[in-house]
Amino acid sequence: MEQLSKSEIKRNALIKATICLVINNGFHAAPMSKIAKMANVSPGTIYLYFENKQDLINKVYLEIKASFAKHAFKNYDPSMEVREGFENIWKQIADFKLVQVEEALFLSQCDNTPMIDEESKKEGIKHLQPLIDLWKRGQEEGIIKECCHYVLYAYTVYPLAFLMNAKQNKEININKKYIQDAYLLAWDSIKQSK
Amino acid sequence: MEQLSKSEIKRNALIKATICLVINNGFHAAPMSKIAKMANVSPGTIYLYFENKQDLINKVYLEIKASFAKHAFKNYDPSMEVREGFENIWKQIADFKLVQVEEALFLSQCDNTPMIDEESKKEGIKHLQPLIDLWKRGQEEGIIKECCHYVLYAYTVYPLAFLMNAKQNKEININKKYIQDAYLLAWDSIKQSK
DNA sequence: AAAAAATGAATGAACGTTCATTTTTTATAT
DNA sequence: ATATAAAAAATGAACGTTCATTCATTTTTT
Repeated sequence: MEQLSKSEIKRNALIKATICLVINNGFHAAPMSKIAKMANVSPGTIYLYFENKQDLINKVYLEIKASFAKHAFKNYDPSMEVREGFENIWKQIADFKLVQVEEALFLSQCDNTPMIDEESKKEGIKHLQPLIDLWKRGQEEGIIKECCHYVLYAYTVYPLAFLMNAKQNKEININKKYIQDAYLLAWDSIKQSK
Repeated sequence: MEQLSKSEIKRNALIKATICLVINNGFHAAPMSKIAKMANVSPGTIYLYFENKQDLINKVYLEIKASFAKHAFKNYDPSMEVREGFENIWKQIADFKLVQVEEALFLSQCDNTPMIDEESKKEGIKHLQPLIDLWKRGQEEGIIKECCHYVLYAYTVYPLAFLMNAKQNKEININKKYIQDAYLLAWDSIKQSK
């Protein structure tokens, strides 16, 4: 077990509380006072760790993005074949969204609203570079369709956000077979057809 | 040109202002006072047309959803063949998102945050029934993959939201060929492979 | 002249943020 | 070990602002 200092514990509690309130109530209904209460901290304490509310939200976003990327590329190695590498990364992303439910919902809220600074958003995208590089390699090898990485992302990774939302609302139930089927759809959409 | 009564004009101006402020600043930074100012109306007047802020947001959402569905199915006829019908609907949806940019961004914000009542969200989904029926028919004919309509939506319609967001941020440029390519990806992902 | 629509100043609640004070931790001396 | 002092961390009441909403009054329509 990692040793966390007292201030690290508090900072983490603040981040956790922010995520929880934002995904359940929305940014507009996640006041600093409630965040403090949920983290068992005084409102003033937040300002020892973050400059202001915007800074808090930006930092939460960037730290989740980093943890997301770490998870996504955990087992990936650029020496892998394109198809294998893509399956590996895609399934790790799906796993992140299944296990780190709240963090994933927070990211999808950030990516679809103006609640994060443009600058932080740009920063967050950089983490996905290995996936973009993989796609480029796949295109050079004639394995992946010749479209920009925005399209490739839109049809492979982005759909997961919709499915996780539906899962959260108990509209669907996601198991291993479900993930496998979804993966095949993702691959079918971007693989170069003969 | 349709004849609009004075109160219809005012109501429309309020809706337009709400959309504009929410997509640019977010719900949390779209106060009633600003909405009123942008619509050239007094703050008190909003309450002649809407019960409160939540009701305003819900109604804007539902009315955009209705207009979205109308556009989506404008040229669709259930007697069409499955592939033809799908292409027709998908391209109309893409067109809506390209032309009614602000409305589409508003919807994507609503669908990824808790800013809309669950009840209104449920109501909004009903509009897509013809597309779900088409998919079911396609599955019976063995043309479309056997997965639930959430997956089919996630891999065909939902990706458009990501692309339109990227377009809005000037990260990509969308033209006719781009739409055609994106359509082919959508179709490739859900069509039953032999 | 009566009715309906619209106004905008007023209201009270809630918000983000600050800062004088208190509590806890760390460093030093006994 | 224990006591003491300095430093750091945390507190929460208070502040000024902004917000959604109301309603007595005015303007417009019938």
